[in-house]
Parts: sequence; C-alpha cells; structure tokens
Amino acid sequence: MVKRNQSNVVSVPINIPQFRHDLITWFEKEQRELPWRENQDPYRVWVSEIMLQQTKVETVIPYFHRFIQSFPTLEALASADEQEVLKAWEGLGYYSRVRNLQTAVKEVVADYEAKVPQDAEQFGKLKGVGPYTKGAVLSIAYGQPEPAVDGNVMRVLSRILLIEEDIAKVKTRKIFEEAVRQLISHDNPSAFNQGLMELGALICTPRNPSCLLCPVQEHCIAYDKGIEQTLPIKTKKTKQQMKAYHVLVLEVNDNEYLLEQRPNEGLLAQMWQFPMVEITEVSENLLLPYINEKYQTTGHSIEKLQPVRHVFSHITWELNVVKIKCDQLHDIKQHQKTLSLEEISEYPLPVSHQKVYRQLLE
DNA sequence: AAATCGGGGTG
DNA sequence: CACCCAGATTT
Repeated sequence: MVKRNQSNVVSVPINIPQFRHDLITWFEKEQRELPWRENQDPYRVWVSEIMLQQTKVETVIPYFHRFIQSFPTLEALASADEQEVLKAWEGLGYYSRVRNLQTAVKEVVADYEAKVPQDAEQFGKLKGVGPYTKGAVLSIAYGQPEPAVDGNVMRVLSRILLIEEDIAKVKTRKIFEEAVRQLISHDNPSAFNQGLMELGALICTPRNPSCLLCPVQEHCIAYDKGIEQTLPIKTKKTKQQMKAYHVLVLEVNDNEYLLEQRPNEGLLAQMWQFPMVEITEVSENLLLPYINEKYQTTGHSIEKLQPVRHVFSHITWELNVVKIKCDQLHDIKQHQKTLSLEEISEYPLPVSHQKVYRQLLE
C-alpha cells in the first residue's frame, strides 16, 4: 500500500532494484517492433507520442508512416501547408493535436535552432506538450529520468502499489508521477517508462490481465491480495447528449457540390463539411424553400440519402442527409466553395462527412 | 474540478 | 451498450 502525507510523499513498499531489473529485462525481450522505435530521433518520437494520445498503437502505425513520409523533418512540418497537415491527420481525431504540433514545431525552428529542446521546462511549454508527452519524449529520445504517466502507467502502478485514488481526477496523476520518480531506473529511463506502458498494453490489461505471464507479478500487491481486477478505481463520466442535423448535399452544374470550412475553434475546427442545419431550425418539408431563400437559388428534386449516425466522445450526431440539385448558387460565403468530387478528396473531411461523401461516389 | 475534443476496438 | 485508448486545453 502506498502511503502519502500532505505533501504527496509516496513510500514505495517494493524491492525497487529488483523491480527495475525485471521490468526492463522483460521489455528488452518482448517489446513490439514499432516504426517509431527504429531510432531515437526526437522529432519522430514526438510525432508518435502526439499520435498515440488516446489512440491505439494499431491505429497509429499507418498514419505515422504516411506523416513521416510527407513531413520527414521538423523543418518540413514547420513549413508545410496547414491544410495538407490536417489532411494527413484526417480520420485520426482530436485534430487540435496536429494544429498544436505544427505550432510547436514552428516555435522550435524559430527559438531553438530547429532542435527539440532537452530542457524539461522549455520543452513542456510548447503547444500541445503536456506532462505525459514531456516525460515521454525526454526519457525516450534523450534518456532523462522523467515520469511519463499515461492511462497504462496508472493502471499498472495502481495494481502493483495498490493505489486506490480515483484516476479520473486530474490531480491523481501527480501521485503516480511521484511514485515513478522513486521507481525509475536512471540507467535506462527509456526502457523503464516504455516497459510500464508496454506491460499495460500487453499484460496488465484493463480486463482479464495476464498475471500468470507478468514479469513483475511477485512485486504486485493487488495480485497478492487477488484484487487486481478491481483496479484502477475510476469514476464514470456523464453520458453524452444528441444533436440532429440536416446535411445539405447541394449539387450545382452536375458534379459540383457546396462544401464549407468549419470555424477555427471548437469541434472539428477547420475541417471541411457539407453544410449542416439543425433539425430544430427547419423541418424536412420546409427544407427546399429554406435553401432557395438562403442560397438565392432554385432547388429541384430532393433525394433522401442514407442517414448517418456518428458518435463522438461527448456528443452523438444524427444526420439526415438530403441531396438537392439546384441552379447556380448565389450568396456563397468566404468559407464556402463549390467543388467536384475529385477536388473534395483533397480536403480534410471528418469521418462523419466521409460517410456522406462515399455515398456520392456510388 | 469539470467539460471539451474523435474515432475505433472490445466484451 | 459501456468502457478504454502512449492526454491537453479550456472553462
């Protein structure tokens, strides 16, 4: 059991040198071959850590290959076109990650001679670099003994050290960071941190952990007590709300469609989409006059396409998709364009609108 | 401290 | 369906 006083001092009741050795030896032998493990290039490590936030390894691998191919160096990413960068991230989600990454990379070029800073304070100030990413990059690329506490590490250490704090609370991470500072190998911080995460991914899984195969089973307090399945403790979050929209597929001139760019901030910022109207604003039978008024056009045939249901982490979209052939559109705004199907493929679309786009290709 | 921000996989 | 994933930022 981990004890701590008011100042977050943690006493770790296990054989630390033995634990380090067991963990690192296992990691060196059993680690997966992953594209970002080919070398220790700080830029590549950084890109991989951003991609891996809330995202599984298998999902990231193809994106990582393509991203590094398109933007092989920090300078290449810094000088790249923003829309092309967003396009490379299309389908990966949490798009602010890549916009922040490009912002940060530009800072590194401007302020640090295009070298990823080794100073924890400097690196941690960069856009999109939080406590986890800071520790991960500095330990993996530069061998610094900094904690890198993610969901895996909290799960693994909650079991090994029997930490029963609620990991849904932001401040709980600090308890785990303090534990890692005591545990971490100064000879090989990279293998130690990655070993904890790899253990969480391969052995110490959320459900049905493979304790019989665990290289640190003998250090695990929860296993000793037979309560590993009850950890970590995490309170559940509120369930999401639903929003219903009409998606307007406006076709003009045969094979020209109206697309619009979403605002610079908020959900799916700067991604492109077919125009959407909240269903509460206009019912389906009034859609044609609504469009004719709004775009100063004459809409003919409304064709109902396959509706789309799309689940985000905190909202669900119910999309009523309608295709409308209409005359020349007027009143096109700055953030809107009419594009052919081929041109649309070059724009970054969220997955929800890719589902609409795919229907047009059929 | 709680909400926001994506998308896919699992049991 | 709920839960989770190599989290960070904003409110």
